[in-house]
Amino acid sequence: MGKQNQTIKKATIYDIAQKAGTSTATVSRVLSNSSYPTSREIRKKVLDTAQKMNYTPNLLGRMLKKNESRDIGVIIPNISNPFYPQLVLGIETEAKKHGFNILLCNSFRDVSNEKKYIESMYQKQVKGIILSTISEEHGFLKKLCENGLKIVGFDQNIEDFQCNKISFDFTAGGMMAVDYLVSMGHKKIAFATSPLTRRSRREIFDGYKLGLMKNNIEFSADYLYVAELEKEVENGTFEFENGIKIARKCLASKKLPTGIFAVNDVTAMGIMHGLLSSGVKIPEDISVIGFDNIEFSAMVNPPLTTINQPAFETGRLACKVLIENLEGDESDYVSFKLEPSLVQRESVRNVK
Amino acid sequence: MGKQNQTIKKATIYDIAQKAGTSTATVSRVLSNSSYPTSREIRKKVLDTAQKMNYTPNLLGRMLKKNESRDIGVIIPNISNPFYPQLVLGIETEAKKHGFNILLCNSFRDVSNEKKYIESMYQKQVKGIILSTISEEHGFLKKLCENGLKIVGFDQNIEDFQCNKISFDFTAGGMMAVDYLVSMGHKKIAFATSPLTRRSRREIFDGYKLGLMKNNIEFSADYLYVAELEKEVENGTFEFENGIKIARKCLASKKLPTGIFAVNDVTAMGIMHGLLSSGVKIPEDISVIGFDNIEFSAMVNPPLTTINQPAFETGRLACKVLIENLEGDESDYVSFKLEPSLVQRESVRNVK
DNA sequence: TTGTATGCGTTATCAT
DNA sequence: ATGATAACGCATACAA
Repeated sequence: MGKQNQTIKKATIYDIAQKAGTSTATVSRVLSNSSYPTSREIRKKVLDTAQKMNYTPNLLGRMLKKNESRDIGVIIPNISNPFYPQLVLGIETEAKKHGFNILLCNSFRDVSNEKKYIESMYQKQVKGIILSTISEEHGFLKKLCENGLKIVGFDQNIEDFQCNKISFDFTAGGMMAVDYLVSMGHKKIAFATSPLTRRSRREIFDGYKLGLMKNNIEFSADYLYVAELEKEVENGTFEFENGIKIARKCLASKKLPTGIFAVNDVTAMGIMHGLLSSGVKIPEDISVIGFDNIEFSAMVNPPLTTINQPAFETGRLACKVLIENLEGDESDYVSFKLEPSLVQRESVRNVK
Repeated sequence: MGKQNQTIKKATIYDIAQKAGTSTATVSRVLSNSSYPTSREIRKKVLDTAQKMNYTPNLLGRMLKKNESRDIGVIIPNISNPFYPQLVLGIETEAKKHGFNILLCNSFRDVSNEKKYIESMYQKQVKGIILSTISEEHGFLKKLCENGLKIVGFDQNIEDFQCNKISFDFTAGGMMAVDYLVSMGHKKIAFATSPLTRRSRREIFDGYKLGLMKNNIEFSADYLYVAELEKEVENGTFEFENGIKIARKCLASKKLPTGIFAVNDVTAMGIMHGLLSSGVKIPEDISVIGFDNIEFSAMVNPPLTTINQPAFETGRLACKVLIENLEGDESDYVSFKLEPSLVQRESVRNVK
């Protein structure tokens, strides 16, 4: 049942013009739904032969000629981190509404991947890119923007130059978690995190300290659990394992906290797992609060109380901003900061 | 801090030829790393001015001219179902190895979305598409294949016409789950599922019945739990809610099973949640086994025993097959069937 | 080794 | 209302 891998010649407007006994100009006009007037009969004739010849337009030709693109690039760190699919969904929803398609790439937090993808998108003539950049140095990106590329950044900030940004108030989220724990009567509140190598983690940590301060609780290094590890790997298992290690470290320490605030939900799940398998009850013995509000945090046992970071909304907004920037005649750079919110479930106990 | 939204003219090989005092042919030769010989000096001159002018090639021109594409299309039902990101990762890994990029789209199991995306990819001149099709009618797709498009299907089968396929033995997986439960001493084994509207679910159900038969256990409708619902929604919460409903239904019934086999992991999580919150202990009182082995099934409490469906490997293989089909001079259609495997964790108890 | 000229598939300008 | 033709940016056959 083989099939020759021959290159098959697709029908072009030229071929159709021939068969239909007209010109490429006319064919183009009817097939591209031009507003240009065409007679009923010839229109029908063209449409019919196009159908008969299985014609599909070659977008490359069109794009080359018109110098327009309905694609927008999206670069995320890793699709397998459940936060990002939600974000992508938000982007896609908004994009589709305006007739745009998205080109999605995973940088895996690798600078050279990121650069390669940006370059490739630019060469494919995308006019705009939504990205979570990992680079520190943005000379390259800046140059593209000077050449007309529109971008909107999220997650990490781009500080080298002016551009659109959607950010999230991680610090406020950190404070919010502490505030809530305190409102539930907790005073011995630990912070559990992977190494503070990312801005977002550092900002959450800042929020933690600020929250403590605000509530007149002294920060103690005894309650700072940072997972130590060989090499950070870009998947969920990694954070989960960190959580398990942290739970062990916690249980081995002299000073047990009553509440643990984890830098993200997956770490929180690891902590819960570690604690539970040592016979510690959650939230009866120790309370746990997470960060992010990924879909699965509602599905664990007990359901995880956490701080919501609006992934879908971030994506939707980022895309909205980009498209406005793309289609607007002129525009200023725009910067939004999204706010956290508390999602109460069952992993935090009222100890008052 | 506004910036005019002017259309900026990018440098082309023509511009460079002018500045460098040479021809577009020469410029093209050096800039596209052609094997064609060029003198040292002029080469350097061209490279320098290209650099100076911020030149980036327009891939549209190149693709149009060469009629080649390094893109492959990928259509999945929904990126927010954790199975698919893993699959995409597998595709991407293999694609990158061969210098291909992927164009990813979510069909949301909507026939018209699917068709639109296929069409759009085809018009962008992709030579190959990897897809999980939802359509029943593939005349459209078949026509494209006759016009040279290469495809490889996964998930659901395409039966209308010959093409490459990567399938998974859902039935064997279903049997495997039952076999395992039986080997752990279970005889009252329930099957929990969303409505059997998908081939994969039906095949797993077949496996369940076959497994029962093989072990001389009579099938009983009392142990068939199918969630009834208004409208199926494409997200995890939906399956989770189903699981909760099923748990309720189970507890309300006269004949309690000792083990429940769920059609997927998220449903299993819902079941566990429903059971646990009614005070039923897992696996002490009732055992639960899932299907899929998504990453999160290791993170719930108790960790879920499940049947592994190799998402990453499916993607990797699908991409490998496609690229071989694309680059091979001629080739037969290829069809692989991947096998399930058991992942033992802690949600099944030995009742012997 | 270099340059000229043509064509990829499309749209748009300008006559008619 | 229709058609001939140029142009988009690039690669290449061919001539030099």
